[in-house]
Amino acid sequence: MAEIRVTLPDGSTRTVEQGATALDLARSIGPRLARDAVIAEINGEERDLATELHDGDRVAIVTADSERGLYTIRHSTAHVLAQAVLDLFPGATFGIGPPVEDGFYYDFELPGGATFEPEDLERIEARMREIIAERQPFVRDELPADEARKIFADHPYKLEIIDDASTDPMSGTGDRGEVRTYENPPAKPKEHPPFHGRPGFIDLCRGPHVPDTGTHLGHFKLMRVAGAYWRGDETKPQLQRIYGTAWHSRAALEEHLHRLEEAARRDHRKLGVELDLFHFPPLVGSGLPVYHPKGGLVRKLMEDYSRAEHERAGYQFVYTPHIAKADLFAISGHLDWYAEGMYPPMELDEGQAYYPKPMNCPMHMLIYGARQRSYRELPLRLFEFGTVYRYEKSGVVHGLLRARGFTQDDSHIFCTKEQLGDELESLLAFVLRLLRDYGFDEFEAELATRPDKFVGDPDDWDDAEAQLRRAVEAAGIPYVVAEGEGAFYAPKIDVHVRDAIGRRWQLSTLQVDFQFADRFDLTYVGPDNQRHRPCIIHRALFGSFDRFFGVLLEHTAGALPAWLAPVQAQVLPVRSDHEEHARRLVERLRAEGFRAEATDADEPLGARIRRAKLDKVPHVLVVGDDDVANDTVGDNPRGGEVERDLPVATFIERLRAEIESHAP
RNA sequence: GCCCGAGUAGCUCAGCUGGCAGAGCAACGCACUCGUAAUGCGUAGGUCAGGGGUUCGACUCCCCUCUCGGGCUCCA
Repeated sequence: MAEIRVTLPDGSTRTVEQGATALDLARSIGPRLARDAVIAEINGEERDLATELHDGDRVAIVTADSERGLYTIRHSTAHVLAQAVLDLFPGATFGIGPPVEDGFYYDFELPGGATFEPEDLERIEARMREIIAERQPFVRDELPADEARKIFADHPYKLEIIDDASTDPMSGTGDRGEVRTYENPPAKPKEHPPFHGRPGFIDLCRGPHVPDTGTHLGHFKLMRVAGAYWRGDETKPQLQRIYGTAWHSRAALEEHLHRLEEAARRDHRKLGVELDLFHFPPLVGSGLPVYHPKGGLVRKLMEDYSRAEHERAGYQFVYTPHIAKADLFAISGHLDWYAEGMYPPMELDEGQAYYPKPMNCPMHMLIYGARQRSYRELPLRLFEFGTVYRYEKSGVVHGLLRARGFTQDDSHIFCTKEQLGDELESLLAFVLRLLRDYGFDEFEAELATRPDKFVGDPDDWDDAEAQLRRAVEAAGIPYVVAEGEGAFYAPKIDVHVRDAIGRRWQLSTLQVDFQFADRFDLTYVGPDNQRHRPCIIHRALFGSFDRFFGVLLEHTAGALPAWLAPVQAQVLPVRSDHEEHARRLVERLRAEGFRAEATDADEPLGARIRRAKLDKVPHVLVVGDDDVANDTVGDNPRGGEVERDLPVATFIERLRAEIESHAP
């Protein structure tokens, strides 16, 4: 029998029999690889394992635990979900079902506009397990579009995809007039096949897929149902989306579920209540937080630190009102571009409309424009803790992370075109340094470019985008380009951080603006004695203080570092007769500038320690007979070992170092 | 705004098909005086989110509103 030669990823070559498939190749390399194989990458293209190899092919076997392997497993599981739903809900039809981070979803429409009940998920899951047990093969095919239209005649969303295959990335096909399908022939024909001329389940799909439903699938869980607009368009019908998670092994699935529990434990809304930091009174309104004394203290510490750092970095502090006339937002363009996000105006002074401000920029423009500026003043950096109000749609409000009223650490930097590059570079360095001070050290930037809806000159946009790109490259952090994601007036860099459990949060934003200077007719007089337009950089370092506080709580699971902890040391007397000593120790610690509290000995020591631990106090200090005699404490540090007989002076030294270093 | 779900004491949650509102923790009081994550006893605490309806009777069933959660859309 003839043989062919293929090249493996390490550059070596291997000989297999003519007609061998990718799976045959994996088998010939080793049984373990064959077992773990999900799909193959052949000449750079992902294909099913059943694909026949040709002489000279470059072949890489994609295994289950790889990113692409998991992607395929999730994608195949989505098909199984769709089959199960079509089996259990006669007359149901379906939209699209791609893999997503950690899992997959599929969109359905039930007959008569019915919706899934949460209990349906169990039935669907059970049916999916039956399908998996049947080991139905995934059979790839390419059909003329006309034939596909007949098969999918009862599935209008699929017909729409056939007519315009390119809009569903999962269903694409290279050849015009042809569509690719994957079919799962059932063990025995279904009683009420949902497709014309096919015994079982078939779907439009680009593939590739696992070889059959019994291979690599099964470690999944359906998570929730949700409404989702067809093609993500608010004006289109709303479908019923089922989300699931899927993994290559039981252990990986369990680990994922455990991570979700861990995330729930860190929920800042839960911690806000438990640690008595803030809440959202319904009487105030959705998305409008009030800060309790402890939460207020943390915020004040963050603000104080931020003020000090901005002062050092050459910012000037300004204050502006919370409401302004419609005319201001007409000039800034907000009423044209952002009206949806603004609270409605109040009518004052015989019909004059005043809006709560959704952003601080227009006010800062007025400060710049208050008098003639010289190039000698630039860069001029205006800074404000500016509280803004945005009318977020009711369904999007989410604790402190998406509020309707929040305070930005906002600033606007006015500079010359020549200064722009340097300013952006130092600004980004400043931003990263402050974020590091809060314990974030993994960053990713997103460069968002010109959107469809934009104002200004495209050349200016290109220029600004180039400058931003230079700055982010100089900062040496990884970045991706988000095409068309910029604000209407400016391209921007958003800085994302990874938190302690690997979640990604968007914090800082830097925007280069060539519009406001025109709109507000802002100028400076250059060395040439001519008037010029300044460049404007908008930037919010934390984005919003409220949001940053929420992210910090999730990052630290509420265990704020000592420099931010509302109480740094809780002093517990062993017996009542040590209470006086405990109070004196607290006075002494306070005199040293620390935040310390004492707890009376009216409960057993263990109970009081537990309480202090639940409050996530960095240092629980126990004082008893020995400590009174020797001027020592027993230190029970958060996340560390108890240390007895520690001289108070040593403790003070250590705590000071811990605070000054911003130790986590 | 839309889809699904939820709202019972400060917190976490019970309360079956309609028939007098419950627990643990927290709070308060008393006792206990203890060396590293829950001492005991007692007291108080509720317009069952709000409003309307059905019913002899509603925490329970129906409608509206508010708030929250998960998604969609949006997110300057």
